[in-house]
Amino acid sequence: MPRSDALRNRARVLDAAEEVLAEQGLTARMDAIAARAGVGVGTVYRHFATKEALWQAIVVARVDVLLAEARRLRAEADPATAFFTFFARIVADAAAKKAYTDALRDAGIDVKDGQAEQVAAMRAAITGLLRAAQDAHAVRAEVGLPEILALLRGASLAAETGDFPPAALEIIFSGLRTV
Amino acid sequence: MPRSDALRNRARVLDAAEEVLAEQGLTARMDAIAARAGVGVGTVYRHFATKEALWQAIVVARVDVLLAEARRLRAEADPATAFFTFFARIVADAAAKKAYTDALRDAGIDVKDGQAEQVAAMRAAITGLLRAAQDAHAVRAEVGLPEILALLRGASLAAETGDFPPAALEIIFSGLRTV
DNA sequence: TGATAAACGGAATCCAGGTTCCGTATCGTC
DNA sequence: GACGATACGGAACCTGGATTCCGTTTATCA
Repeated sequence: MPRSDALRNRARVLDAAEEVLAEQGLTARMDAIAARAGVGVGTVYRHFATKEALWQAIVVARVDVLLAEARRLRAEADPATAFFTFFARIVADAAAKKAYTDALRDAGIDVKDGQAEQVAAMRAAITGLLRAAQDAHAVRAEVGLPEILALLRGASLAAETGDFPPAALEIIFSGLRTV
Repeated sequence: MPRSDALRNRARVLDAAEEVLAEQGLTARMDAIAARAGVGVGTVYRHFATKEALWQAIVVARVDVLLAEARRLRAEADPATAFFTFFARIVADAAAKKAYTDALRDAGIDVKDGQAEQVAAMRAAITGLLRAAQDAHAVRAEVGLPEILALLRGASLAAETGDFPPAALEIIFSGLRTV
């Protein structure tokens, strides 16, 4: 088993990285992360082989949270609410945590190993929510997963790079709803 | 007046840069641009003081084209067609020419000097198209410029980073149209 | 408490890519 | 067709930032 301080520091680094990446996106510097964690850069690297690896670890964790949220909504809310809430949730997440949307960017292509199943899970979750919402006649039948992913990506990127007013989201929702 | 070869090279650089930036976005290397132009890096720098300057020159040119297009549509097409065509045109442009969307990103904030009036012109053009479309009852009255800019930004970014199916665009349009 | 392995800090190293410099080539003029 | 002024090419330089290295510190266990 790892030494106790190693465990503690790993956690600190992860937390700090989450904060810093949320604020600054992928351009955040490793020193900044180390500083925020109250640790030397060397320590960061002992726990995460590379910046990329660190960043991936965070995305993986975040997507897991989203997946759980998707399952919860699916179970507890009516299909329409579930679908639209999840959509809004992802966009809100992107607005708050910058280093995030790249995950969605990969949702179709160019996935790193280890992420593959997570991406598949995400696609499945969204498909499930969409289907249910369509069965409940809350979303147009002819809308497909590719469109949803594209809209999700667009809204998230927009939210990440600036303001994305609720009214704009509402316009998209309105376009998705049954006529 | 500048020497003839200088003039010729300036044009070549501009063309090459447009191509390379379109393909690779802002990460494109200066050597790549110089190579494509069949010129040394030094020459690129004699004409454009910095990478940023070069990139701005291109964006400015491109936005001018779009502005002309906006005016033309305004004059020649009915308001609804004009508005939606222009929207689609911007998104299509973003899909084809990567190094582009940053211009829209600035549409509200943090504008470099010299760009200010161009940004203002763009905002004015979009506002004009929007108003007209609303007067013609082709777009919901409660939609405002901020929403349009946000949606435009989102769709463009999405198109720039991957696929943005026409159906997705149609969903947005559908949400914008009068109920 | 002492020994030893595991972790740590952070200065030094490496590298990619933008920018500068200067010897050479070209243009325009007399 | 010769001269000065302009441009050119591209190697060398510089900088920011990721990554590595190693002497020092800390945890763990007899």
